[in-house]
Amino acid sequence: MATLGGLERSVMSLLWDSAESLSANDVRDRLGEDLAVTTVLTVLSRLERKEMVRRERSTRPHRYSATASREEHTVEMLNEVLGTAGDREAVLARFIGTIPDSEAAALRRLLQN
Amino acid sequence: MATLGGLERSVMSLLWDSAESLSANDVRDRLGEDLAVTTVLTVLSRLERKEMVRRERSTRPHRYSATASREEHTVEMLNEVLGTAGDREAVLARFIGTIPDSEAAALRRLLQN
DNA sequence: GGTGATTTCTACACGCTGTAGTAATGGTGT
DNA sequence: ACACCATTACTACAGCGTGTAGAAATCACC
Repeated sequence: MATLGGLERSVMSLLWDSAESLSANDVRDRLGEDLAVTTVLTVLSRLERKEMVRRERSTRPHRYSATASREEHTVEMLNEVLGTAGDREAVLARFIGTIPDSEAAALRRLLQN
Repeated sequence: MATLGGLERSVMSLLWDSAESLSANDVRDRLGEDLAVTTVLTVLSRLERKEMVRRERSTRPHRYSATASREEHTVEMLNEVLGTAGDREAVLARFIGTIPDSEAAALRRLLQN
């Protein structure tokens, strides 16, 4: 469901990498590009609508943070893709053939619960 | 990279499910909706540009087929998502926690090469 | 209560997708 | 060779999502 544009992705990246929540100005400052704050605010609002970002409205300025960690979000995406799969096991079988050995080994360990 | 619209996805689904290649008219007939052939042709051309569809130009009518199976395509998507991941192993670790036991078991078997 | 920072609202361009009409092209029968 | 019909290519446009930002409203503080 959540297909992000380039700027949206950049903003999410910042939020994911930042320990604390950020204000719109923080975000603008950390983006390399030279954007108007209103632009950043628009993007943050859209991300909030997509439920990728949570906003503290009680403070002034508002502070924004990601609703899920980058890893959680990535897993959601993986499951979304798998959901379109048809034969899930066939897909997983092929998939493990495409990942590096080190990761396959890690998976093996993890599944050896 | 390949984000498909609704109609595009429907067409891909047909091509994936069909053993042989299909003409534009075949596709139109198999889609439930009542579309103009030119619409279907436009969509097929766009899918060709996205390299999701191969076209036999030597025959009349042209015949279309998917360049990759649905499973191959799904695996590509999975890898694309994983590519944005940051810590891939962390993602995989979480991921296997989210899939049904039966699939985890299948994975375990597959990794026990 | 005025002022500066912050947020909201409104706007617009651009690219992608769904949709199809019109123009061009190609094979086939006579 | 020509005409006709099926097929394909080209062109068009509306609607939506995204990037971008100005103008208007709001808020906190002196």
